[in-house]
Amino acid sequence: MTLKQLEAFYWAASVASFLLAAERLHVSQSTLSKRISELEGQLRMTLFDRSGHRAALTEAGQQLLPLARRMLGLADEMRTLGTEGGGVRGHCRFGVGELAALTWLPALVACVRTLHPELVLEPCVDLGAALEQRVESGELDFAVVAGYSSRSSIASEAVAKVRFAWAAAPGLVGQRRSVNARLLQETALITMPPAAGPTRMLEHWLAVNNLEAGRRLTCNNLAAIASLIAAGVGIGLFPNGWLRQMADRQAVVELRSRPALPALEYTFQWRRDDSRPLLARMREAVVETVDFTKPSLLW
Amino acid sequence: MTLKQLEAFYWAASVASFLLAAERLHVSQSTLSKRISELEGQLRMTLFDRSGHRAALTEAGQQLLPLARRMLGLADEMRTLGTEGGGVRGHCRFGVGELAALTWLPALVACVRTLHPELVLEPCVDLGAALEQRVESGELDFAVVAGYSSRSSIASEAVAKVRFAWAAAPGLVGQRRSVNARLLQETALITMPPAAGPTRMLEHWLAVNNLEAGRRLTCNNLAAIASLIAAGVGIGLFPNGWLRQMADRQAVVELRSRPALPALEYTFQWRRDDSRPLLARMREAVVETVDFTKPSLLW
DNA sequence: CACTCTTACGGCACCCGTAAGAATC
DNA sequence: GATTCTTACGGGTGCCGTAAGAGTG
Repeated sequence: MTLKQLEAFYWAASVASFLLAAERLHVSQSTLSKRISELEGQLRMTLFDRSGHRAALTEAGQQLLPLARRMLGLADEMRTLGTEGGGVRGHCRFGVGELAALTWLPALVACVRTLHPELVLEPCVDLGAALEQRVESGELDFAVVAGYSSRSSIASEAVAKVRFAWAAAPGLVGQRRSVNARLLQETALITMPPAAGPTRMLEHWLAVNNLEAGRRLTCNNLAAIASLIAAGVGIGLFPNGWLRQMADRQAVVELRSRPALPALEYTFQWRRDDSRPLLARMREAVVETVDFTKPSLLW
Repeated sequence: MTLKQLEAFYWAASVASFLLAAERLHVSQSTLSKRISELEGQLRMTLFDRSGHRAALTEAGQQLLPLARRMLGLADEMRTLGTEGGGVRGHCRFGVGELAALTWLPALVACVRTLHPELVLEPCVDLGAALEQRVESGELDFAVVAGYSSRSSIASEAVAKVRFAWAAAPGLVGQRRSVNARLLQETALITMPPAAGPTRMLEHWLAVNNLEAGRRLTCNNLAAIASLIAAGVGIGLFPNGWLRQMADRQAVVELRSRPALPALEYTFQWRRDDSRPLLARMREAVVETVDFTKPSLLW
């Protein structure tokens, strides 16, 4: 019986897929399969029922699971004994939205590189809904997405509150500086896909205020959206700070709306059953560096 | 980090000797040494201070020790999950006195062989005091010896109470059937070495009753003692039941003494910090089979 | 037919034990 | 010099990943 076998079993059991568990452990799927069958041989128990399409935990497996969890927890405790207050090691896969990717992600990476030099980060940029699902499946260790998760297996903790402002090219709106039903009818509304947090917030705001957009333009790339807005194709949203910087360049002007757009709460989300110290450290780093108001200077 | 490394560390730490730990784990001493230094490399901690003659636990090692203990305990729990109520596996080294070796040891071995077919037993016959020390050092998993241990690291649990009777060859004592000061002076007293439980009990009885033995004859082999007594060389002690069987053959007669010899309590002794299920199973088996009254028919 | 897990197999790494070395008492 | 631990080294086992196979829905 080895720790590797137990790790394989634990993740296979809690992710309910050998393939995903293998990816999370950075081993081939065949290796994971073998580790589990060897564990079964050692313990003389059948841990998974392979009769169906997917492997399902047997009763013996369910008994073993909490023991394996405690065991891996102890192993983590041991590993952190030496690096008391210091850096964690290993890999960390996490997800952020594009908004975060274009603002504080570089700062986060820089912060982690100094605090935990031996931690390999694998950021994944995707829409909030997709990230949440990948956290639940175990593909990602955590994600920072808009809103609290509705899934019971996922824990959420607020890390930032973001306010948005309307933006448009000066040529498109002339002297007008407010968003109303007429403007929404006249111009296109440029947004990220519906699964993105800001888009969901906006849709909700429109519905609550009985407003309807005329033409809609959805784009999955935030840089592209910014270009479209600057080019006068339509109006859209940006986090508050961005507009000041862009307005300085006279590319876009800020519009107001009544009522104002609500603030959007971003949360750090992770699997409730994943209590590795890694997550606490990463949460600290995120809290330290999160800042949606300053766009990265790269674009 | 592997379970083998932690096992090596745990036993090296609690036995305070790499060599003894290696023997207990059935590996070479070099292997054990390497496992520990690899663990130190993994955890980036120095667990043992090798500057002195013997390796001594560092502070970091002392922090790790309880974690390792819990870890190995969990591993044992897992192993027993499958064999619920059934047999344990592995090796078991234990010690018994010669009295036990010549009475119930075969029954114990037979009992364990049916209850736990995959357990390899390694009995060790020696004097009580020596056995106790080897239990403390970790060489033995447990021992059944006379009296309760005075060592704080050893737990004792009573498993049998043995009464002894005086024995002598008919030719030596004539019609006399009681032991008194005069008989003790006239004949030799044949005993096991002073470290043996029955001898300690006898010495205590002599002192309390202000008696003194004339000639003394100490022999470390119980079969030899029996032969000597039967040959009329002197008087000695046997557990109660033995005399009936030997008297039947008219080899020896039973003598009485006033006050009677006290009963000798035999205990199952094991390291207090060793909580493996193996020990509970073995204790059950010992309680099941312990019987000092019927000598094995082999001699 | 897409998907998931198992099996076969070649290669490489790791781990073990023997034996010799270093250091302490 | 005896004891205790470390280091060097050869040999074998075991583990990994690739790729093909079996079974399910």
